Amino acid sequence: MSDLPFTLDQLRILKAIAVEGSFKRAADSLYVSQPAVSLQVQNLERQLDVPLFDRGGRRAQLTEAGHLLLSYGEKILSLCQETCRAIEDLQNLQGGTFNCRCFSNHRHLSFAQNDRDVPTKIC
Amino acid sequence: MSDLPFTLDQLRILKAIAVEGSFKRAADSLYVSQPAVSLQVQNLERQLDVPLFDRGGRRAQLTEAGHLLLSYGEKILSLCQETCRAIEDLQNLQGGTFNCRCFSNHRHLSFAQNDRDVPTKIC
DNA sequence: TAAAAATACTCCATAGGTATTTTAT
DNA sequence: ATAAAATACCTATGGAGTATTTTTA
Repeated sequence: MSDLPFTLDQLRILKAIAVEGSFKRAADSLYVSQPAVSLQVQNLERQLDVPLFDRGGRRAQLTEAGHLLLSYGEKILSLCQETCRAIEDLQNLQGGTFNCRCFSNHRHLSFAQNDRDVPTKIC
Repeated sequence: MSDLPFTLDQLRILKAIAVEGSFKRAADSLYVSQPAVSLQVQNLERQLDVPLFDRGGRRAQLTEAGHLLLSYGEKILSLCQETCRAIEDLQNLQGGTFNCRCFSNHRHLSFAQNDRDVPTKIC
């Protein structure tokens, strides 16, 4: 089935690396391990058959293909966010309570008095 | 990681059902089994917490939310296609041969003289 | 009763984590 | 020498298939 050359998660990872400037910090910002990020980047590069990063600089440097994918990826992700919002709006109109925290990447504010990490449902 | 409320594959399935008018025919058109389609639709409905189909008609009838998601989904999928094409173009410029058959859903034309189903790399 | 969809189950592939090694500054 | 990325290995979750049951027109 899934023979698409990229996933939405991979686009999120790509964007996070571009924003954070390193695989490690991107991993932290997404609450996953650094190897998970590395592997997804490798998958993405293999699926597209194109290198996306020039490895081994101070900052993770995007290649031309990387920049291209990033720019499209940002459009795709924001369209996904918009989709979530539209469905959320419809739900609210119809009396539901679905709350889409699309791509928010923020921890839930804990209602209880603890600061454990609470997995955030990202939309 | 993947706590997005939908995947690109789910959007493809939704679109296929809308086009084909039944889960069964959608499954055939995507070269997967009917239960695989049913389960992905159920996952999608659960993730979004909204019914997407009115079950049990002659044709699979989209709900309002279903129509809404379909319209956004089509935009998202065509943007993905565009992304594939852009990367393909870049590769070709740079002397590569990456050929993105995004969402084509066609079997490969076999160069050999057999008509086995060849898994199609869908982009 | 015949079709389409849902369910049950089994299996396998993929994704993620921890630990460790490699690499580059 | 240090920080970041890659690799190795293990585990677990999810996705897909076949077989079957349920549903509805």
